[in-house]
Amino acid sequence: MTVEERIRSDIETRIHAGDWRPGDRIPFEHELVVTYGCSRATVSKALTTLARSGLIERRRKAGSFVAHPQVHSAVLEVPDLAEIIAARGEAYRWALTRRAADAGGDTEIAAPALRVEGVHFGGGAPFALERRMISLAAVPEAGDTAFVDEAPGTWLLRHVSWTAARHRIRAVEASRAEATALEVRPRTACLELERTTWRAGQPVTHVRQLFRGDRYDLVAEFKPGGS
Amino acid sequence: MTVEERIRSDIETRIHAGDWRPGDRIPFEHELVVTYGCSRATVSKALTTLARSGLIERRRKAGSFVAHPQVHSAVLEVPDLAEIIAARGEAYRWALTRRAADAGGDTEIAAPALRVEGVHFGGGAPFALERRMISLAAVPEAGDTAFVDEAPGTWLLRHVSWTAARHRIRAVEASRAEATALEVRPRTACLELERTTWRAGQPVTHVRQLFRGDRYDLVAEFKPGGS
DNA sequence: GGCCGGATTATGTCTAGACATAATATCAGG
DNA sequence: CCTGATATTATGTCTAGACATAATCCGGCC
Repeated sequence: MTVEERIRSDIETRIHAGDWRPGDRIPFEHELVVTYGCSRATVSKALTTLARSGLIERRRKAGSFVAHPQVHSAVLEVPDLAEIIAARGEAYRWALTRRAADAGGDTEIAAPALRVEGVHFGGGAPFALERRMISLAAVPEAGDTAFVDEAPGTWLLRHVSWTAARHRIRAVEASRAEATALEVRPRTACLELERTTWRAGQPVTHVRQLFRGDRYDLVAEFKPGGS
Repeated sequence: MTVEERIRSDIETRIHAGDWRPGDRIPFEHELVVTYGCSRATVSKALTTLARSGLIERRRKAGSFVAHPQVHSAVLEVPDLAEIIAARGEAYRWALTRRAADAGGDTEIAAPALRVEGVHFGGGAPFALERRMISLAAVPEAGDTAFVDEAPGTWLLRHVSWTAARHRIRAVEASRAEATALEVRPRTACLELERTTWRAGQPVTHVRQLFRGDRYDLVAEFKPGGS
């Protein structure tokens, strides 16, 4: 364990134990330098990391303070569907239902665009529907890809880099057609995940995935310390 | 703009422009030292920040490389409900429906626990149901609080600091009782958010919030470059 | 009393080096 | 050809200083 890690972990422990409460001032950098017998750069790096993770707040001249608890923020992991299903030990399959040129529909993807629709199966049963628009201006190679054997998400991961993404998560009721495709009753509660992905400010792809509510849930974790 | 920021921003720009593609090696630290005429510590700090934000990957002996995109990781913000509604310009109100000692139910909260149930209103209409368990061992002050005028989430934010949390998000159908409370038809699709919060390894509170699917969605953003 | 300017002080950023560590490349020997 | 020891190299961590910056305190002046 490095000196920096030791300083960080000691401070975290004290805060988590309630030893130092929100608003309290923690020791000055020069005091920690003496305590740990290290240089100020090391102490400063530890405090910078803690500050970035939101555990403390630093104020010039005043010192560093235990931060007041904040709004919940967590890292949301949305793994590739094939991975989710593999993790459950079920067989994964992608079935393409439509592939056509499209103007981009009501998404942010501008024409020329490719529309790809299909179903993700897990353990032989439908798991999620997918409707995706891919900007052919941003990803010309997509025009030469069939997307029959591989889901477009998986393919895109390998072929395109992104620089920003926005996710939107909602609960919706399956329409009649969607319910049929998912093999559930119409108006069953489903989780809808929409994601738009950009590269260099240009929208690359927009995807809407509709999950069976009974077969999928998202888990997000927050662990402090940044690390 | 500091030297570190300049280095970071230059590298980000090159990656976003597609100048350097995933898997490409970016210049060695000692080369950047020459380019920018600064010390290696400064270059290293810039690269460390970029690596933490996931934009690059560093390998000893080999150098630093543009990371392959991980599209499916995003920061999820779960703000206080009063804030969400205030942000929409609607009036917020909390209505307590139940407050009782409880054994913790099927949650991870151990007895003695306090069970608090209520409804969040936005713009005069029900917005979300909440059922919360609070560990009285972890938060004894909660036993003296009525939670009539203030939602327990808001109160807890002010009184307790949390150190870890796990969120679970699902689409569910409202039961008859839930539908009545939310003023929707039974079996309407709702977004269920469950959150368990820990402090120093001890569960502090567990909350289940049920949102009207038509009035709420979660948005998660991912922007590279961290910061 | 109230306002302004300087002294003080803690953090912010940086330098020029050092040694440690891990992964690769190279080469000798089986 | 394959294996293992050795040298090389880039990053990881750290030191002991330096100057900059911002916030505060304090004294003196109006």
